[in-house]
Amino acid sequence: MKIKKEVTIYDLAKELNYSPSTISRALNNHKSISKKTIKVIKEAAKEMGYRPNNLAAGLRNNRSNTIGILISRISRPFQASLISGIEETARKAGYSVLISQSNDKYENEVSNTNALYDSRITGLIVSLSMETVDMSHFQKFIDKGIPIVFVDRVPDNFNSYKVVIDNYTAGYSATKHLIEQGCKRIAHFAGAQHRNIYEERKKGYLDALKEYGLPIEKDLIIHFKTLSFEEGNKATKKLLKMSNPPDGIFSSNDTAAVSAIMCAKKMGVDVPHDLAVIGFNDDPIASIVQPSLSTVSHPANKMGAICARRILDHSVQNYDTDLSEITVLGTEIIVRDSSLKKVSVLESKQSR
Amino acid sequence: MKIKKEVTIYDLAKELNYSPSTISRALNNHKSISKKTIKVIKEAAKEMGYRPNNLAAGLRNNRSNTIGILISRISRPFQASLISGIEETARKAGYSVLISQSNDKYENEVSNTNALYDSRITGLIVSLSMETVDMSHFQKFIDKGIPIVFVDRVPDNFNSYKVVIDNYTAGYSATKHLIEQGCKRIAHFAGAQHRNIYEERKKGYLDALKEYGLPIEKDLIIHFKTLSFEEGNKATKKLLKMSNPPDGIFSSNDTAAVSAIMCAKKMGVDVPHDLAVIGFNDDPIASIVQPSLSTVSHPANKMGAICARRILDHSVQNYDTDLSEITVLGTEIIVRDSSLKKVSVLESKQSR
DNA sequence: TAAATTTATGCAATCGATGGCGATACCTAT
DNA sequence: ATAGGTATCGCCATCGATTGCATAAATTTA
Repeated sequence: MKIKKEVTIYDLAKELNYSPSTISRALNNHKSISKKTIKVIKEAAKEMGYRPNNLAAGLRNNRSNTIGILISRISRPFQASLISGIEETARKAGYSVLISQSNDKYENEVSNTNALYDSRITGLIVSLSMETVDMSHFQKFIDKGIPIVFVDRVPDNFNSYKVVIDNYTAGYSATKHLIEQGCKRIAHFAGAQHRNIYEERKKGYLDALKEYGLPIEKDLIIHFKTLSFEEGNKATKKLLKMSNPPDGIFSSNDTAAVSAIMCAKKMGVDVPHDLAVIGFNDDPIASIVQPSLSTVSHPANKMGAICARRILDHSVQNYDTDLSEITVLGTEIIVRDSSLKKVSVLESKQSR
Repeated sequence: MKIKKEVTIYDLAKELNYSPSTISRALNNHKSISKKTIKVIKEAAKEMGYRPNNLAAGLRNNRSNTIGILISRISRPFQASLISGIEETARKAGYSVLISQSNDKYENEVSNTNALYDSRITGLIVSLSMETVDMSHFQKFIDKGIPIVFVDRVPDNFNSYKVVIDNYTAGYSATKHLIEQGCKRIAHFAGAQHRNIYEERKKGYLDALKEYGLPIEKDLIIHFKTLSFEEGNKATKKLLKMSNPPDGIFSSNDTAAVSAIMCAKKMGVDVPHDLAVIGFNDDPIASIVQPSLSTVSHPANKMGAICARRILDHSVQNYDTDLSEITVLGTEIIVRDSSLKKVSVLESKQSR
């Protein structure tokens, strides 16, 4: 097969009798090139099918107009939305997006970090793997002034940009909601406690219990490894078989919450009356399961957009590695059927 | 903030008193460099924190070891799994992955195509946008010998690599399954007919009806624009209000199928006894909805892996643009509750 | 021991785009 | 008409890695 030669600015230069510099400047709308010349050059470029070589420009400028993403799993709804938000924002600004997934393994995170570094990305957006504790693989970015934005699963021992939701308040509100619905013994599906998000959700849960004078029972706090459907099933079964089972569950994600609902139904436990359930994330499954799952909604797409903005707006001049710039987003409790023990205020008023 | 200087092969060369050529060759395990030298150089490289500059290498070699992905929406479960499969395979081979989404708009597809081209990707994996008809924006890749793999939503007027499932057989089998369950009037939720996947699913549906001597009723074939939840709701409502409503629905995706189930339940129509439903894709919601949704499962992750392999194994020498190399994957009918009118063979035997 | 190989390494050009600095032509004001 | 501006544009070095060709050293063969 015959391969067409690439059209470069040199070809354009020869064709139009200009120097390559002028071609380059014209294509970049440099002010020292006359409008007429710019027009001529751009038209010829289009005509001849010229396409810039980002590798060459990137090498010369030492930047690639590329944002790197490092997440655990693309196929999780939250992370997919996050990527989507990043991609849209980046694309609009003329940036490309490199993705990589760690599958929640530290080892993959390290090697992907290196691969992204080698591609000379403009900035890096990271949601930490479940395993990550040591953060030294990120140091090289800092040393080079390449901004890192940690999102959702962020470290607390590393200064950088961070974009998170208020997990504490979300956990507190979710628990409070269950309490207000009349729950007295609320269980919690907790995630790995070295990851901020799970730790804070749990803290919110604990504080809500305290606030309302409910006892904290160790047996009702289940520590999950992955918050999977299977784990949720097992935990729910165990909880419901207790002599004194809980009347509410606050789960750190929707997958486990949905499994709890389905497990309870199978065991003949009525949701929400015998067991109210609230999840976290507002995944698509939340509104499909019956009874529909109350949950905490994450502005995932928006978080992605903010992360990308952070990179795009980053200026090396003001980069201060001694502090973290944290963006905290609010969440929203989505009340559906799985937690509605009482008729709503509105309905109760009407029924008088 | 102070920015650390990059370590290059020139720095290594100076430090070790070798020429940059030797450094380069040593790092790439070139055979003409002695093992001893390679070891020394590699150790020094690690020591000094050397990291290759992919931009420079890419410019020189005119290839970037990067695979470009162009899909419609990352946040659709099927596409997310597809990306995941691509990423895993590419990463293992030392390739990076650039993503972009068209949001099903032709215009975005064209501009993203250009952006990916400018990044000098090694190959391109595409699932066409809903709108795409004209294919000329892909020509420049062909001209340069850059392989394109179309996946799932593929063109039929453009020669290239293609990776698809057997949509016709899947549509046929899904319909046949409903017929075997005793359905006599089966409706079909069809997608945009200029996209192969929807066209073929419909063909399979039609042929199954013919095969079993069932009449084809135009009123029972609904052409959707996006196969969204809302569209599904509207269509189902309309169908069930007919004087002679259908007793089965074969939907071209799960979202619309789930909406049909939920709508039917709301209208007091029993699923599956009054209305059997089967979807397509096996999204997570399929196993959550009640009754659980029978569907056609797609090997999304595997498809992604195959696409990536196609790019990695591509050899310019044998690239024949006059023919298409098509990989067709099988699908599987997942029978759940939404289509099970009859007790299964196994159960009926046991009940004797 | 001289010649022929083999092994190990260096020289220098190259990939395409960019931008500092300098050069030229054209204008305006005095 | 001359000095000082300004608008346009070209020369050339540069970014970091790669590789064909040449060369030098070590080893084998005749």
